[in-house]
Amino acid sequence: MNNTDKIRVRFAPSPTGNLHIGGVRTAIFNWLFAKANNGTFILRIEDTDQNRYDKDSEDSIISSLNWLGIKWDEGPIRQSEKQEDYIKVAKELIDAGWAYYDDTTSEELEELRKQQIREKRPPRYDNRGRYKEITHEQYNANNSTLNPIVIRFKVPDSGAKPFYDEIRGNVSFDLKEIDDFVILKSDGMPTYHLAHVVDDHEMKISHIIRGEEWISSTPRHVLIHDALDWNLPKYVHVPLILGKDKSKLSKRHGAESALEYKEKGYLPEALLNFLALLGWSPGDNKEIMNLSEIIEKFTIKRILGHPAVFDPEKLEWMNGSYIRNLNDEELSKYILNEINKDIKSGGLLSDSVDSNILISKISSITPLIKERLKTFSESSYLVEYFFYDNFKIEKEKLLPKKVESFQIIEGLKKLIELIIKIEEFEPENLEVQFRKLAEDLNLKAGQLFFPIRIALTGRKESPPLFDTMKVIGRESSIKRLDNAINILN
RNA sequence: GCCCCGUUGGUGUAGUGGCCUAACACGCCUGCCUUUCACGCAGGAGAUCACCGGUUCAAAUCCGGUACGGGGUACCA
Repeated sequence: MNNTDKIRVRFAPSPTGNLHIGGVRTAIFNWLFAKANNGTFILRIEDTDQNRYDKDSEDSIISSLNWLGIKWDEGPIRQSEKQEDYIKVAKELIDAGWAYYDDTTSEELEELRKQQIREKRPPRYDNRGRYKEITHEQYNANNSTLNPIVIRFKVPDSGAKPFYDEIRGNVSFDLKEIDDFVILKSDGMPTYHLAHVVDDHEMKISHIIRGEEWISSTPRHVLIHDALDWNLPKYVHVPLILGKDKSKLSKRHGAESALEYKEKGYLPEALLNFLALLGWSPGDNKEIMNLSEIIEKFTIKRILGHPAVFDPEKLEWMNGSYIRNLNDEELSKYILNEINKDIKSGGLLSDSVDSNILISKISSITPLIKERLKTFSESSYLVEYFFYDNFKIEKEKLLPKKVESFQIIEGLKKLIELIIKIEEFEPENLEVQFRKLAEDLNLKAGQLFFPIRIALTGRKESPPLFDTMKVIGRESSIKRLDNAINILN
């Protein structure tokens, strides 16, 4: 009875907060499925809750998707703009005997719930509104904040409502477990249950790919479809993403919104690749995949039915791997961007460096820090010492074990002479000469190299010594060595 | 409480009845490389496939129960 075989899917977040990692993963699955099947991906904003609505979060959703390169073919469609559609369907349902008006107050509901809990019965609406027989006219005349009236769906008292989930197979719920649920709130807005069913039907959605938290309300959705005599879409309930302690992913587990990962210096390709592998796998051993590979391999059948724990360390590793695959020009731009961000916020390098010098320096530093970078937020730290000639160094740091201070001083002095004299200021050349010098001074290479590294960088770890020296330059290298001699004296 | 879904090393996954003496990746450890760090390379530790029972000549794989985890139980999505 399907009117079309065309694949149409949607991502339908509600604008009530940041788009978190779990939501992003759901968006990715929808989008990949559409891409893999030449289908249509639709963005729909489910903003029917006026109380929780937050304009900023809609922007956050959109910029998150943009950042990740997830483009929608239709939308964004906002449910708040189509209120009449839902009201119309809700009234149809009333006329057909599938729904009714109910003016039970929240106080009454609360009282009912308390009583049920007291009697150790499952808390559930008792369907009392069915017998009130409120008419359209009475509703129109009386519904107000003082006398709120909702529309509820009339759920059959017995029987079962099985449905087929593409990941889990047949799932069945007893209808006696389900009470008459609200489909139109007293403010005239639909609940999720009604709104999404109407929209998915209007938009001819073929597959509903959504989080597992929806699985237990699916029978209601099937019920509405049946009452309206609409075709059922295919249901695909994807597992949730959990934090390290197996609880629902939250702020406690590190960054949780997609945009925070952008801020922290992750590459969107890496995040996407990583998230695609949470709850899905292509079945081969390949993990680092470009977009077209992922699309090519993506099938719903290979989505798992159990939740995955989010592992930030593995994401970091994957990001580093993507960074190493960038070419130097691209990487340079990312690093520069990060540095500029830091300068603006008054962080590292805020002593203002001429922007032309900054650009050329960063591009020569880039190859040196490339395989030391896991996220761009580390850029400033890794790059910092290339820009300053004077930094505080503790005397002890300059002295390796079993070497006397005067030996180092002598070594550094000779080094300076050597640097002044040397014709080609190139890493290979420098290394050969330095090794010879160490020998002449009766020092092991390491004994001499160690203080040089400290003198040049202020740190005990850095990129290869002579490459670093080359980027620092002849003049600055001399200054720094000189500085170290002064500290030792 | 009740309902639904799930359960392979610490984590993500592979495995769909014999090839499993359980594979790959992250993480961890050791060594090599680099006289530093990282990258890379070579190794290693780590899983009685949640448990119990059944089906079968044969089970991580099929069935049932138990335990544990997750989700739901709103005029939220």
